[in-house]
Amino acid sequence: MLKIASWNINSVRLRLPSLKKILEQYNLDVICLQETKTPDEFFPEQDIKSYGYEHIAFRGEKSYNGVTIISRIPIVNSFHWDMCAKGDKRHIAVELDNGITIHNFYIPAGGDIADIKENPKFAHKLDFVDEMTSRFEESIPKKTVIVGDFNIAPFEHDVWSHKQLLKVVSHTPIEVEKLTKLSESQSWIDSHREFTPLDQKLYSWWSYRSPDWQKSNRGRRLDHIWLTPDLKQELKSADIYSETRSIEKPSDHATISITLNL
DNA sequence: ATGGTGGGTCACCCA
Repeated sequence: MLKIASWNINSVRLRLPSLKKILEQYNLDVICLQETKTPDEFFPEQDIKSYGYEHIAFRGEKSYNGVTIISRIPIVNSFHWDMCAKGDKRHIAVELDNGITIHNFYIPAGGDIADIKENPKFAHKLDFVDEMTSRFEESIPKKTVIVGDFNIAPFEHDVWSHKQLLKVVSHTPIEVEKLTKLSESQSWIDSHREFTPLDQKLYSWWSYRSPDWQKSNRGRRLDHIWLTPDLKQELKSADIYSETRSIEKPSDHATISITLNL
């Protein structure tokens, strides 16, 4: 079995002890992190290796963004895409020695205003998703898993109130349209929705700004793990560890995972 | 309609 997780850690240095606990508690083979917020020269590579995860690919920068793939299974190749040619660190990918390729994305949040003319961050977000679509059309993925903080909650029950979030960046029709186009372009399998019907709520993120996130439960499903169809038969489970949102000094994102029968 | 909190860095950026 291969267990792959994704977590927007919001500073890998601040939450290194939590990372160690999560790797152990959920017996993860691979974890993909977003928002590591750490330049490569300060990345805690040796600490993570000492946890038993000796194979690590990372790309970071000061203050913002940053992605890594941490594995106890050998990585035979790693590479990255310079999305939107901005030089920011929002993508990294690895090929494991079992033949699986994993892409880790941190899609731009997109700012507050859902208008590409008024808000360059929103335009960047839409362009980023379009570029994901075109890049996977150029080199058709096989035995591939794409994960990350997509910053888009595509379905009605991926947010606490579909009506109230229709104009809120993360759930606007144009974003959902772009993500749907990406999804359909390679018939990507939405792992978590394979096990939870579309009429049931599913969240992976709760704002820091709520005094009691569990009580108000105004969540959104921003984090995703998708598979190429050739892996669908191997998908055995998909989980959202909402309890990771309750740890001391939590990220605003929960850790999510899948298990593949490999 | 508004502001609420948190991380990184050092007066604000970003989420």
